[in-house]
Amino acid sequence: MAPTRRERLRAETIAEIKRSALDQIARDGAPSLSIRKVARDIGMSPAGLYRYYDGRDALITDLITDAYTDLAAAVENAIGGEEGSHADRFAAGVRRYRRWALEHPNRFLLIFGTPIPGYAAPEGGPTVEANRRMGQAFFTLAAEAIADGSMAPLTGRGVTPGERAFADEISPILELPAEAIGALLGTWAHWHGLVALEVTHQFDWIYAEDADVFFDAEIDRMIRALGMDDR
Amino acid sequence: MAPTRRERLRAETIAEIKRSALDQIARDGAPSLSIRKVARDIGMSPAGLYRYYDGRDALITDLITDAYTDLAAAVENAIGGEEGSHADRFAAGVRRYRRWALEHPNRFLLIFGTPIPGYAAPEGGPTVEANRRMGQAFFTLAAEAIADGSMAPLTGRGVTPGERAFADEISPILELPAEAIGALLGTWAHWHGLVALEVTHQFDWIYAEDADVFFDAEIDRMIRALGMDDR
DNA sequence: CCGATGTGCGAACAGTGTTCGCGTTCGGTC
DNA sequence: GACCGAACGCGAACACTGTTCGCACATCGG
Repeated sequence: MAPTRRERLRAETIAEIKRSALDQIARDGAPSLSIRKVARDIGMSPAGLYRYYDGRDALITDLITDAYTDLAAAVENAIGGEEGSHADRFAAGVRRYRRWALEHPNRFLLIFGTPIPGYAAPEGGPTVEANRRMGQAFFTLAAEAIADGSMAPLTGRGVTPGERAFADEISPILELPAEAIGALLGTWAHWHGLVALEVTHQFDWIYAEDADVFFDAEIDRMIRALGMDDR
Repeated sequence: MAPTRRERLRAETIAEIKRSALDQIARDGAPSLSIRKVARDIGMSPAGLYRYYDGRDALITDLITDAYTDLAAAVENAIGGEEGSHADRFAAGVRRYRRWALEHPNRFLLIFGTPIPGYAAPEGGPTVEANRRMGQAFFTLAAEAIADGSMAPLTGRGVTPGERAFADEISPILELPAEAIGALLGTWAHWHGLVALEVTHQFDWIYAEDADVFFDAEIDRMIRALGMDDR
C-alpha cells in the first residue's frame, strides 16, 4: 500500500529529528543531547517533538537501536564480503568493528558506554537482536572453520548451562560445538576491550600514530589463541 | 604542623560532600548526580557548595580521581599480597580488577564509561598517575616472570616508538623488554573488555550464575597466550 | 460535509547548574 | 585584646533543561 501523504511527512520529520540529534551527539557526546536544541534546530517547538517521541529517553533509545544495527550490519558485511581464509575474514570483521568505533566514537559510547539510567534493553528488543546478529556472523565463521579443521579452540573446562542451551538453540541453523562458545565470547571481549580503551583515549600515552600495528598484532594473538591456522 | 580548626572542618565537609555524592552515584549512576541534591543532603545551600568545588564537573573529577586510585590500590594490593607462582599472582590481580568493578559498577563506569563531555585528563594528573601505578604492578610482575624464564610473550612484530620510549623510561627501575609491552597491554584490554561487557550486562543472556567460571577460563587463556607456565 | 484523528504551539511547572552580593565567622597580626 | 582580611554560608536571581496541558489548525475517511 502506498504511504499516505501524512505518513510521508511524518517519516521525513522523524528522519530530520534523528539527523539533528546525531549531529549533536557526534559533536558533544550523548549526555549533552538536548531535545530543546533539536527542536530549535529543525524549527519546531519543544512540545511538538512529543508527537514523535515521548521524551528524551525514547529518542535516545531509538538512536541506540540504529547504532546497534548499523554496527552489526557493518561487521556482518565485512565478514561476508571478504575473500580468503577464515582467519582473514575474522580479521576483517574485527577491523571493521574497530573502524566503526573510531569513526563514530560517540555512537559507540552510546551503545557500550555508561548506560542511560533506568533503561534496560527489552528482552527480544532490537538491540539484543542486533547483538545476536553480529554474534552470529562470527559464530557461523567459527563453525565453518571448526568443521574444516582450520580452527580448534581450546577446551580446558566444562560447558556451562548457558553455553549448552545456546548451542542447542542455534543448532538447527548452525553446528557450533558448545565447548567453543566461551573462547569465542572471550575473544569478542578481547577486541572490544582494545577498541573501548582506544576510544576513551587510554592508549594515547603510548600509541600515537601506530595504534594500527598494535591492533593488528593483537588480532594475530587472538587468532593464535583460538587455534586458527592461516589457510 | 597541626591542622587548624578551620582546616579540620573543611576537610570534614569535603568528606561529607563526597560521601553524599558517592551514595547518589552508587544508587542512580553518575549522570544523575545533582549538586543541589548533595546540598540538600548535607543541609547546605547550593551556592555554599561552590566554596568547596567550583562546579559539578570539579566534583566529578575529584570522584574520578578517587575511584582511579582506589582501583589501582586494590589491584596493587592483590598482586603484592598473593603468594604463589607468577601466574597465580597475575590471576589474583585480574580477579581483583573484576571484583572491584562488580562491587562498584557505577564508579567503574565513571572511569571507563562515557567520558564527561569536555573533560580531558590532565597530563601528569592523578588519573594517569593511578593508571601508571596499576600498570606498573603488572609490569613488574611480568618483568620478574620474564627474567626467571617462566614467561615468554610472543614477539611477532617490531617494536613501536612508543613502546621503545616507555621501556627506556622505566628501565631505571624495571628491566622490561620492549617486545613484551604490546602483549601486556593487549592482555589488559582483554580482561578489561570482559569486565566492561559484564558490567554493562552484555553477557547476561548467556552467563547468569556462572560468569565466574567463564572469567576464570579466560584468565587461563590469557596466561597461555602470554606464554606463562604455572610454576 | 463532518466528525475523528493527527499535528503544532504557547504557556506553564518543576528541576537543574551557576553567579552575585550580602552578611557572618574565624584566624593571624599589630 | 582589637582589628582586618580571608573564609564561609546563604538568598535571590538567571539561563537553562525535560515535560505536561489545553487549545487551535490541518488532514483524512466515511
